[in-house]
Amino acid sequence: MGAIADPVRREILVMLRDGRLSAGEIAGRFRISRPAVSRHLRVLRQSGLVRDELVGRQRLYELDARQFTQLSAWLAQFVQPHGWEQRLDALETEVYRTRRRRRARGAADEAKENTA
Amino acid sequence: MGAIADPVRREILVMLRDGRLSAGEIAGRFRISRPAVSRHLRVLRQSGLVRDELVGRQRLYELDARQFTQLSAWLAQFVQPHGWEQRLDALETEVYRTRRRRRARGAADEAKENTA
DNA sequence: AGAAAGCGTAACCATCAGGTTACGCGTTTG
DNA sequence: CAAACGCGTAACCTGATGGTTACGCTTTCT
Repeated sequence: MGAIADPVRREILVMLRDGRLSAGEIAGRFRISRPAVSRHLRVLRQSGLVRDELVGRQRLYELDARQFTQLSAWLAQFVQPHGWEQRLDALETEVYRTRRRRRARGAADEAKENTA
Repeated sequence: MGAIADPVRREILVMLRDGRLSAGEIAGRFRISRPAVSRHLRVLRQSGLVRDELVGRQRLYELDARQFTQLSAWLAQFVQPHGWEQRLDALETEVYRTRRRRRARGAADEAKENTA
């Protein structure tokens, strides 16, 4: 879980949010050496936050949402004790709005996941 | 943000989930020395995850939900890209269930907070 | 096949973070 | 007022971690 503790790693995650990137592409956006980034990538890989795939001579990285979901779930137990109800109301509103937006266009997704 | 990276710190947070505790009480539940715990507490304090108050000769600690909410918000941006809709549905169910439960008894809370 | 690109790993350093013991300060208690 | 309790901080040691350069492997390009 300490994977998200490092600022470089967090930035990598943010980059990956917009889509998959090759190791070189990622490394190129930092001032630190490529091997350094490579190791950060390994940490992210081992922590399960990121998934990698070899394509030709380059390795592409992408986020693996499952781990994030789990983290969210863990954090949730601490958000409850306080203004729980307020937040639920806000969430309800958001859910409603998004569902409307979804119906407006057409939806096609893949399934399976937990509550959080 | 690296505050939640350490297992001892995480455990402290879990303890505090059930209510405020004194430094000694917390330290007593670990095998590591009291000063060590004391420093973990300082890290939690500085990261804003925990709030402390002096009562007599002992210092009581309690969770500060605000920071958790913020963390949740940060994590949320990574949970979306994937099975967004599924999760919303699950959330909607949870919201509904909890609101019912709330109505069943009576609710009294304090206000203000964001979406998370 | 040979050169170059794209990555990861190994070896090595410097820095940091966690743990321990020693110590000091404020608050109860007798 | 003195003794004891409850905590935090300082000083010190040690293991973990991030960064760098050197090197090796696999895939593409000519």
